[in-house]
Amino acid sequence: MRILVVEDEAPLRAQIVRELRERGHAVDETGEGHEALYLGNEYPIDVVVLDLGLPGLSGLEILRRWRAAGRAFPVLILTARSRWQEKVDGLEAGADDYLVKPFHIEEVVARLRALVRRAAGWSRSVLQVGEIEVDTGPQTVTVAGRQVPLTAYEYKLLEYLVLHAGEVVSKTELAEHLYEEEADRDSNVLEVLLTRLRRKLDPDRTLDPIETLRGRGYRVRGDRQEDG
Amino acid sequence: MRILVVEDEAPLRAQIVRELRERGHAVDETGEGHEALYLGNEYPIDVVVLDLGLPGLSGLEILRRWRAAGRAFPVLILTARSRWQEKVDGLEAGADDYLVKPFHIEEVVARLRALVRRAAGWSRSVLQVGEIEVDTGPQTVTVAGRQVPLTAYEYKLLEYLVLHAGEVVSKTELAEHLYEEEADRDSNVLEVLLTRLRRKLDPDRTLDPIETLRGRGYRVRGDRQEDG
DNA sequence: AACCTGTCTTAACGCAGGCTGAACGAGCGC
DNA sequence: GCGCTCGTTCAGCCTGCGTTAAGACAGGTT
Repeated sequence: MRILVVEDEAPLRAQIVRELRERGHAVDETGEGHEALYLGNEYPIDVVVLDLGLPGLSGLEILRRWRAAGRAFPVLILTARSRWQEKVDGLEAGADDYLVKPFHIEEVVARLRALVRRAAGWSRSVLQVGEIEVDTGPQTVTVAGRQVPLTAYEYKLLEYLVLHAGEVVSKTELAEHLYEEEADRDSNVLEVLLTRLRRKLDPDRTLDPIETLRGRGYRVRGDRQEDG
Repeated sequence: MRILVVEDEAPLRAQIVRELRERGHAVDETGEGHEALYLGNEYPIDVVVLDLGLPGLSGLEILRRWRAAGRAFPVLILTARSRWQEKVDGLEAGADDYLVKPFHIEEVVARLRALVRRAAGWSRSVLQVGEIEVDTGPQTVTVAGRQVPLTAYEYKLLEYLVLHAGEVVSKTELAEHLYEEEADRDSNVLEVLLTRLRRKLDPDRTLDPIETLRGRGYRVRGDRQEDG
């Protein structure tokens, strides 16, 4: 996930960036308005953290110009408590969520996660497809009501697949999102993990929830269920 | 879809080519200017990825010569962030889109798809002709609402035909766009694939959506439907 | 009709890609 | 140190699918 952090207070920005990197995200950062505008326009950003109190080009103006240029990534606005009126203007200008300073870093991370999830088409934090239910908070999985204990990697794999339910997910795409480094080409780790995952999800192997598209990748069958 | 990748940095080129092949495209590649010029002039290319920072013949010069020679395929320009002024020159020289390094591979793939689609006269990413609906994103096909699972080559074949709906597509044209190597004259692969495709699209074989024009090629009947 | 040529169809083949059981080994708690 | 868990590797089997091959069929020409 590629995140753009726009915040002029250097220490705060550094802290946010550090936390996000620690959680394995790719981060672009700037404290200057025009550069922010440029980065948001030209880079494949997934989500933005935007402080409104910027020198030079204001945060609101940047946001408006992004939206005018058709950039649709979700934006999380940061604003000082004393100027909370700004948040209203922000939402009107096309922001998706806001946070009032001071805040806990965890809060930023959680909101960003929710924003990206919503942008991917999910509204709740519980991903549900067919009989499978993935709760992204406590990272638990149930199938037809029955809790299924998964290992760390099995969970990561399933979460990614379910998040992109209905789409074809290639093996390299999976590898790139599960592992930081360059994917090892001649390894069948994913296949092994997948076999174990499939077995745990559906021990009888009657109806395989994860279908294989030979040469192209995998796809979880069934439509997303948003209400529950 | 046959794609020409012109990029002198070997690792980057290899990565792009690998990703494109994985998604089922036929790819020609080179890191040298004159060879690029030749390939673009002589091969049935659908779309080009062109890095401007080439040694020898510059990317801009290649592009100008292609356009001067009447080659109309869409071109996606790659340029370093520090030299973004180039992109303007590129667009003036006849490029159709540009991407600033660094970028996500997914971004390249998405832009190429959009370029080819637009060049063929489609505005939406869902190609619809009669009862057939081809979704170029997830690469799924539905006929009269019913999902039809296709193999990789069956899909490629159908996508190309539907992309050029209403036009006559010759057998050699098909072969050249689906396969990288020289088309094997005495082989009936296409015919076999076509038979299987026709059966899957219309099991009863009542009204054949793909008509045969003896000695000239094939044509999917029915008008394009642009609105959903 | 007879013939030719281009297309369709069915059956079979071979192999790369995917699946899986078993074993290995690093990391961690006890 | 010992045992347990879990991620990874290895080897072998299986299968889907692209391809080949061969014969049937259809249009066009004489």
